[in-house]
Amino acid sequence: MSRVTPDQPGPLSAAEEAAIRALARVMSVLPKLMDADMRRGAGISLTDYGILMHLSEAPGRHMRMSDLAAACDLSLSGMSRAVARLESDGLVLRVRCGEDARGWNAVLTDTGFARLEDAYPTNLVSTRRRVLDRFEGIDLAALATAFDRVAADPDSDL
Amino acid sequence: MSRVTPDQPGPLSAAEEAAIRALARVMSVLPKLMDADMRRGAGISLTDYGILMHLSEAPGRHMRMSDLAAACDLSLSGMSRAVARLESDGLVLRVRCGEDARGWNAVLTDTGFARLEDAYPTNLVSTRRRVLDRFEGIDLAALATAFDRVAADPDSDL
DNA sequence: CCAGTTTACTTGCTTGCGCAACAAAGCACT
DNA sequence: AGTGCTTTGTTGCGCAAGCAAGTAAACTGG
Repeated sequence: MSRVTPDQPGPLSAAEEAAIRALARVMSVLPKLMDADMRRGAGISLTDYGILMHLSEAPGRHMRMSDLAAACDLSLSGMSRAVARLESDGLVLRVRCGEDARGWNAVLTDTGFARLEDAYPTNLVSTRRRVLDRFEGIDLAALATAFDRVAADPDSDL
Repeated sequence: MSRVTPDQPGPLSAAEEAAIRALARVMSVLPKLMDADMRRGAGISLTDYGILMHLSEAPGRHMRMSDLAAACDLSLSGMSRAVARLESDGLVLRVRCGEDARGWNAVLTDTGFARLEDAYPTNLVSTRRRVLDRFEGIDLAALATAFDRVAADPDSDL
C-alpha cells in the first residue's frame, strides 16, 4: 500500500541548499548591520526606530501595547520595557485606554515624531545600500509576496 | 553647479517598500520560528545546531575558535561561551592548536556528531515548511546570489 | 451584585550576546 | 636573548528580550 508522498523526498537540492544558507546568513548579518547603521547615523536602535515608525503610521499616532508588540514582533514584556525606555526619553507617552481601563496606549509625542523624521534618511540610505541595491534584476513584487507567505505562519506546529 | 545624483532620488517605490517591510518581518520572525522548531523537535537551539553543522563540515571536524565565530556570525566572546556550553554537554572538545599554541580548536565529538544527525531531520522539515514551500515560483539561484550580495558586506561604513 | 474567569499589562528572574579589559603566546627587530 | 607589539582567546559587565508570576480591570453566570 503506497503511503502518502512527503512534500519532497530526500535532502535539499543544490539550489535550495544555496538559497537557504544565503538566507540564514542574511538573517543573522543584516539586522546587525542595519542596527549599527541606525545607531551610528541617527543614534537610535533599529528596534526603537521600528516602534516609532509603527506608531507614526497608526491613526492618532497611538497604539495599544499588545497591538504594538504584535506589529513589531516583540513579546509584550519586551515592548513594555521598550516603551518605558522611549517614555523616559520623551519620545512616547503612555495614557490609559479610554474604553478599556486595563489597556494602555503608547502615544508618539511631537519630540518622538521629530526624532523619527530625523532618523528616516539614515534608514533610507541603509535600506538602499544594504538591501535594494543588491537585489538588482529580481522581481521585488514576487519576492515580497513570498516573504509575506513566510512571515504569515500558518501551522505553527512543526 | 549640479551636484552628484544620489543612488535614487526620493523615498522608496511601492514595490521596494513592500519588499523591505516583508523582509524585515521575515528577519524578525523566521529565526524565532525555526529556533522554536529545533528546540521542540530536537532539543537544541538553532545557534548550537549551526555550530555543530559548521564543525561537521570542516576537515577533521575541527575549527579554530575565530574561524568558527566568523562562520557562524557570532562574536568571539559569544562563541567562546557557546563552545563552553557545548563542551559541558560533551558535544564538542577543546584542544590546543598544534601550530599556534595561542589558539584552540573546537572539535566535534562523536556524541556531537550523533546529536547533529539526530537533529538534522527536524531542521530539514522546518526549512521546507517554513521557507522553501513558500518560495514556489521564485528563481532560487538568482535569489541566492542576491542574498549572497547582501551578506557580503563591502563598504561597512554607511 | 457578587464570585470566578479571562484579558492586559508589568515585574522578577534568567539567558544569550556584545564590548572592553585582560592573560598568554607568538613575532620582529635589535 | 630581550623588549615591545600583535594576535588569540577568555572573563567581567551591561543590555535587551523572553517566560512565568503577579496585579488590576473587565466580563460571565448564578
